[in-house]
Amino acid sequence: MTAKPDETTVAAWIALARAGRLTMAGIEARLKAAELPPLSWYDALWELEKAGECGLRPFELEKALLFEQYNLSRLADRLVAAGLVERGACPEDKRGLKLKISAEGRRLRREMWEVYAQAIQVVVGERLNTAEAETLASLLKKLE
Amino acid sequence: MTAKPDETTVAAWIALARAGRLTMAGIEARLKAAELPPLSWYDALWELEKAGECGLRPFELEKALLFEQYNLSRLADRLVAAGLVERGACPEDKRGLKLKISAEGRRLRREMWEVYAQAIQVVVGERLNTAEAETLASLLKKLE
DNA sequence: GGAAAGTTGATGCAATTGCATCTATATTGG
DNA sequence: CCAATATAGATGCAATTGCATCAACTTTCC
Repeated sequence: MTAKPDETTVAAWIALARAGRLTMAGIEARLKAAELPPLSWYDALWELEKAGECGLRPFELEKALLFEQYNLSRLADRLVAAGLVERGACPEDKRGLKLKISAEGRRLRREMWEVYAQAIQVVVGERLNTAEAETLASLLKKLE
Repeated sequence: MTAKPDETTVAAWIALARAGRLTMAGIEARLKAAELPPLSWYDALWELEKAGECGLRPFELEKALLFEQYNLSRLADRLVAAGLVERGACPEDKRGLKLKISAEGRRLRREMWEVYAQAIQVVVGERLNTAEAETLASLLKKLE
């Protein structure tokens, strides 16, 4: 039987939930203010750009982004409709397909990074020094 | 002009986004598995329970929960429809109203806490010791 | 006092997300 | 090989969220 959490654990959870929402909202708001698409588009484009020439299978992107299958399928719809990604056939598995970033997708990803990077700096960089950021990252990794 | 974030800052942000989503998903999944409503219901009920007899104005709850105004208005609709909360008139401002938790609301909040507390223990408590949880909380508070 | 501006909360409509299920293909076990 | 089972991805429908705007007050400032 799992025990109840102590005060400190609860406080850490509450702080995580609040900080997560606030920082996320701050970053999304900056992207929107710059008339750019949401962060999920950036994440998908970046994964696909890193994946290079042969692209990624939807289920791989799904894992990378922690998306539900149906949500990824629809995110892909939108990215394809916007001309940022192409759905190609998958030779090794006829059930599947390959998602590949387009040149326009790469361009938009770079444009989004300009705003996104500054947003990260404002919501995180300006509030934590290097040692703090390192400590935070290593503690958060224990939660994954 | 805001500078670009360094590697460490970006890593902290990525870790925060991932850990936030994973822990949240874990907790929501446990509530759902127990056939309980989502966390936002708990948060609202808990704030209203703490507020006591005279309840809270919607805009106060909005601030406490970091909700958008229209989302809070609709969350209140659902809570009222479920018999967990009552919308009462607000004497000191005729535009406004008072949200008050019902007995059934208190009962459900307590029931949810049983599951929620264990979920916090599993996703946070079992992964961080007390010192780590304290450090994490204090770093996250700097981001608010 | 009274007009202008601000605040509080609701709501119509569009976009997104969640859920259940479906089709197509792959894999596994006999 | 073939039936049973599992996996990949899409989709209809319901619930939720986001956006814009509204109506009903309150506050402010002349």
